[in-house]
Amino acid sequence: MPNEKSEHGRSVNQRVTIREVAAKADVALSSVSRALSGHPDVSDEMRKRVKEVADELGYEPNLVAQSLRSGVTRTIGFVVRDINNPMFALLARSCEQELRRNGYSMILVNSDRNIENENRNFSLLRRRRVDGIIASLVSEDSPYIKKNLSGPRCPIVLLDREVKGVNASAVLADHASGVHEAVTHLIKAGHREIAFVTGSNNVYPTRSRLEGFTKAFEDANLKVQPDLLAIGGFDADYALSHARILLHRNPAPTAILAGGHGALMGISRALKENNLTMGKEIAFIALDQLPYLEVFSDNISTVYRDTEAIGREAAILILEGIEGEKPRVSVIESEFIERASSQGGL
Amino acid sequence: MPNEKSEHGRSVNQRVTIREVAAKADVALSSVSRALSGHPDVSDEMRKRVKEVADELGYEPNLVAQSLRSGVTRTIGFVVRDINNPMFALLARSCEQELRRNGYSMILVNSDRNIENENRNFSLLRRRRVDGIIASLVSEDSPYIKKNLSGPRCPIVLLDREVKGVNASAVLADHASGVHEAVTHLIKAGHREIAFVTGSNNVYPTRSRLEGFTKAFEDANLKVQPDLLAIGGFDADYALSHARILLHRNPAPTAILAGGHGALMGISRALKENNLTMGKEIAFIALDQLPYLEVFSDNISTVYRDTEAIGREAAILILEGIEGEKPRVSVIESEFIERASSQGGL
DNA sequence: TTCCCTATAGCAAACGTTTCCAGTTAAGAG
DNA sequence: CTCTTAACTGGAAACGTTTGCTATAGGGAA
Repeated sequence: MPNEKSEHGRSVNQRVTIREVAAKADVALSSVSRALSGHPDVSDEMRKRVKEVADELGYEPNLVAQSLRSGVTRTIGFVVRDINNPMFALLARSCEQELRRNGYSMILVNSDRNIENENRNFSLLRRRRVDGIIASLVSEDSPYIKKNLSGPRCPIVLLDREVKGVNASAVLADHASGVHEAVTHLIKAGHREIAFVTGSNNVYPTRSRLEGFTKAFEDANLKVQPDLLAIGGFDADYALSHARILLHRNPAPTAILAGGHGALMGISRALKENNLTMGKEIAFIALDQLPYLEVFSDNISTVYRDTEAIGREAAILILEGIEGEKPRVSVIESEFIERASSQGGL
Repeated sequence: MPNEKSEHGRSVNQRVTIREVAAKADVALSSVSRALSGHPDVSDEMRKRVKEVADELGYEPNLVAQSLRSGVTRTIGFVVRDINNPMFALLARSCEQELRRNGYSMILVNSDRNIENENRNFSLLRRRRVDGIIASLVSEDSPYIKKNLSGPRCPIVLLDREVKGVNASAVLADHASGVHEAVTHLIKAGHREIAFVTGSNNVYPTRSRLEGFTKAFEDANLKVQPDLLAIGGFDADYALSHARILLHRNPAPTAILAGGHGALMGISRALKENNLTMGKEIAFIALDQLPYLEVFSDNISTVYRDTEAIGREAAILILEGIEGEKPRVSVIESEFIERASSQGGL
């Protein structure tokens, strides 16, 4: 058995090529290619013979060579802001399923909330010549954003981001309506001191949530109290430190909204430190029904959006872009789901 | 601006190639390649000039062409049994970080607990000519396993799987020792009716856990009661239905072990149905410290293994394989971490 | 001065496909 | 029977790189 093993005992990547299939079937390279790729100009007999030989030899086409020649990689890049957020796992998963159903693979890269990493990720995906990029950007005003979203490039789908002046599709969640519903609910229950912790204003979700929050107060002829807003970071550390401050405010907040996974982590820790129980001493609402909540914390009121639908929609939009259709924006609804944690506090 | 936009308004993938860089810098193709790839046979002046021109034109090398020519894709495939399990998100993430630090990208594919999917996934990754595959197999005795783990192929790292007769590396967790510790703890506390729900015997973790479980009983001169074992599935449905049965046994179990994410979900639901609280009416231990537990359920006793270390180790092993080193097995320790949930029940 | 060697640069083949174009055959029309 | 056409098949170029080989120039040793 010559050439079977290298000196390290590793099998050699001595894969069978289209050339060997052609030789064994005694036909031209081009005929093998056409027979296997479903090209119409092939006789039934030819197709049958080629397929038999290909199976026999265990031929598996080289996608790298196919990509180089055809200019298409059947690969989508997925740039995620912070893979720590379990929501993204869910989102990426449903997106990958939809892509796979259409014959695409996904390369997932994590920016770790860092703009430089994000820029490198875009560059990497371009070098890999992915057919499309789905991205959850760290911020909407990074200095690299023009370069990465304009210029010569593949179709792009943004997740929950609004960037002006670029030709990209987007999936946006309508956070405003769900938050409006939630805050209205609290106000009707008698809450006035409602605290809100979430990420900074340079991303769409914060703006949309804030819009719903503000409108609920306006609708009730009340004024938002700026010192109850902690708008600055999605990470748990930010939430923890600001929740501590908020809880010691006078008068203390009677309700608190956690905008995202990090906020939920930080706030719940701060509550524990202060011996406050959600739904008793303080009303609590999580913005986003995080996947782990259903396991143990099924009493937490949330503003729900269908994360898996967002992933699927992103896949659909990117496939549309690859087909040459114009970019478009798709909006996913959100709704308030009342559970025990939003009671109490008064 | 000719050629800037297609009729659909999409930017054309009119990327700059090495050829254009060569033309503009007035040097040969090969010189550009060598200058940019760090080849030694290049004068400082040449390198400088080429780099300037490349930057100026915004040249980004085509990784597809590089891969075809060099036979190396700098891509690792990650086949995951069930992406629903949040543990895999953590594992994949730490693995991806380590790979990226070494210049590799990761393609993640999900088998959804289905052997056919798994087989297709392996085939896809081979076609993509990945440099290595890290895999969490659905089962150790699938009919495709020989084909996928032997034959002409790239290096392979198995996650928590033991397959005889194949030349693959593996990262194994020593579940046995942690489970032994946990069960011994329960026995010492006076428990005799200890139930155990986990996946089927055709994967290593079950066997290792069972080994620890059995040995703890043997060490205490006690007999394992087979009807307290539900060894058959990692999914929540299996766990729920079997936990229901177990809880109605006579005598009822005083303690219960949940082997994995699905078991945890199913059992905790069954407990709730029966109005049983962990740490009070029944002692409870989760095998695997699942990532979401620390958010809200920080009172759950667990058998802990460092998931991120497993991911990193898998990356290290696959890189070793690519370097041509012999496959080897790496073992990760586990330990029992006592918290409130493992009290009570007696 | 001559010779050789080193450092550097260029040419061209190759990686494994797809696809354009041209050629062949057979069938159907006139 | 000849011509046209349709249906297929084969040859070869091309995709964008890397890399082995060859060529040249310049410097140092003899």
